[in-house]
Amino acid sequence: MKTEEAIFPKRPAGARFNLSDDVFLIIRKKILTREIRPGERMNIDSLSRDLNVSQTPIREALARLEETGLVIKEPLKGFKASQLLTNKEAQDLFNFREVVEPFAAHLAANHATDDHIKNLEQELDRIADIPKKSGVQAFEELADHDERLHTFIFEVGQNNLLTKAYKSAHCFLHLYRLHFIRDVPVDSQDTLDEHQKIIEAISKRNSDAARSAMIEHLANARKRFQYPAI
Amino acid sequence: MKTEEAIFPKRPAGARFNLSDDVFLIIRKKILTREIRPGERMNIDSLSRDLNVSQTPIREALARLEETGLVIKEPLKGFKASQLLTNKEAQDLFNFREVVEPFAAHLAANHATDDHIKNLEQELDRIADIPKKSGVQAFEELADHDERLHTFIFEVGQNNLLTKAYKSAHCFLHLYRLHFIRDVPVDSQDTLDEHQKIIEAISKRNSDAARSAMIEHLANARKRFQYPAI
DNA sequence: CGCAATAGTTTCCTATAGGAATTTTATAAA
DNA sequence: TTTATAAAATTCCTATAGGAAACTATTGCG
Repeated sequence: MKTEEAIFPKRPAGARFNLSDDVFLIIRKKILTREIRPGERMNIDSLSRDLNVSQTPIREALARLEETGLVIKEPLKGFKASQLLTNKEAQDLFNFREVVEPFAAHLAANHATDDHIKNLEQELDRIADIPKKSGVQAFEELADHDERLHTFIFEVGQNNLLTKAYKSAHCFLHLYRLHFIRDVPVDSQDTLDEHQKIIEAISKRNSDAARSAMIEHLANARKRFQYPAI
Repeated sequence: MKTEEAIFPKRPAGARFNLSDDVFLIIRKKILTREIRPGERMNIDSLSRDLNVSQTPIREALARLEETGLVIKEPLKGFKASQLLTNKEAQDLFNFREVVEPFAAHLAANHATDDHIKNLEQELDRIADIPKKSGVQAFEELADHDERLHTFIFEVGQNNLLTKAYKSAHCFLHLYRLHFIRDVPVDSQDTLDEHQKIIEAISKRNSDAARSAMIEHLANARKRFQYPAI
C-alpha cells in the first residue's frame, strides 16, 4: 500500500520505517491536541479508514498508547482516550515533579556542555516577547516553551530513566492544562523570570542554585495552577 | 479458538477477558525469569505457536512490552528482549530510587491505615528466617521480599503516578540483580534490619523517620550492589 | 580468495472472514 | 405509557492466508 504523504511524512531515504510507529505518533498527537477528547471512544474501524491503514498497525499503536496510560482498553467494548486527571491526581503530579525536577536541575548543572547552555539561552531568547502577547496564542506559546524547557533539562541531566518517567507523566499535565487553563489570562512574566533563573544557574554549573531555583519555580507554578477550582 | 488451560488460567465466569493481556503477562514473565534472555530474539511465529495463539495478540503484547522498554523492536528484523542495564544505567537507577523512594516512605507513613501496617508487619514475619538459609533459594526469597516491600510502600503512599514510575523502572533492577548477584552470598541480615527500621517508622506514622530510614537503606543497598564489578 | 547475483527466510503489512459480546432497535405485554 | 423480551446491527477480537520488502546464506564467477 502507498501511504498518504499528506499524513505520513516522507522519511530520509534508507531509514527503516514502520507503520505502527507513525500511527502511534499520529494518534498520540490527536489526543494531545484534543482532536480526540478525553473519554472519547476510538473506533478501530474508522481509525483504519481515516489513516488509510489496516487494522493491525492501529491495534499495535493503541496497545502502546494503553501502556502509556493515554488510552484505555475496555475488553469487548473498545478503546477510548483516558479521562483527565482528577484534582487529586494533578496534585500527585506536582508532588512527583517537586521530587524529581529539582534533582534533574541539579544533574543538568553538573552535566551541561557548552552546546547545551547555548540551546538553553536560545530557548529563552526565542520566547522573550511572549509577555507582550495575550489570549490563546500566548498561552500556547508559553505552554510549548515550558514543555521544551523542562524536558530539555532532563535530557541535559543524562539520566534516561528519570527522563522517561518525567515524560510519561508530563503528557497528562499537558492535557490537564490545555483543558482548564486555556482561556485564563496567564501571567507569563513570572514564569519566564523563574525559567531564566534556572537557566542562569545551570549555565554557571551551580547545581545547588539550579536545584533551589527549580524548587521555587515549582512551588510558584503549583500556586498559579490552583486557579481552576474543580 | 479454545485457549489451553494449562497456560491460560481459567477466569471467573463473566469476567471480561482478553488474550493480549494474558500474552503480555506471560511474555513479561518469561523475560523477568530469564527464560528469555536479555538480547534474545523473539520470533512472532514461534511465540504464536508456543502459546497456541494467533499472531495478532502476540504483536499487541510485544508492542506494549516495547513501550515498557523490556522489548525492542527492530523494524523489519523483529523483536528482541532488551539488553541488561549498563553499569551507568544501574547507577542512574539508584539515583532515581534515592530521589523517589524516601518521598514514597514519607507518604506511606502519612497514609498508612491499620491494615497496611498489619500487612507490613506480616511481610516482615514471613521472611524472618531467611538469614538462616543460603544459596540461590535464600537469594530468591530475599529478592522477592524486597520487591514486595518496596512496591507496597509505594502503594501505601497513594501516589499512583509515583508508583507507576517506580514499577516501570524497577523491573530492570530485577533483571540486573538476577544476572549478577544470583550466586553471590548475600548478607540478608543487614537488609532485613534496615527494612524493619523503615516499617517501624511507618507504623508509628513518623514520616521523617521513614524518610531517613529509607535514605539510609538505599545508601547501604547501593554499596552492597557495587559487588559485581562489571 | 573476494565479490556479486540469486534463492530462501523472515518479518511486516494487508485483507478478510467468522465468532462473541454489546448496543440498538423493534415488538409485545402490562 | 412504560417495561420486558427478542432480534438486528455494530463493534471488537481472533485466525489465517498471502504479497511486499528486507535480510541472510549460498552459490557461481572472476
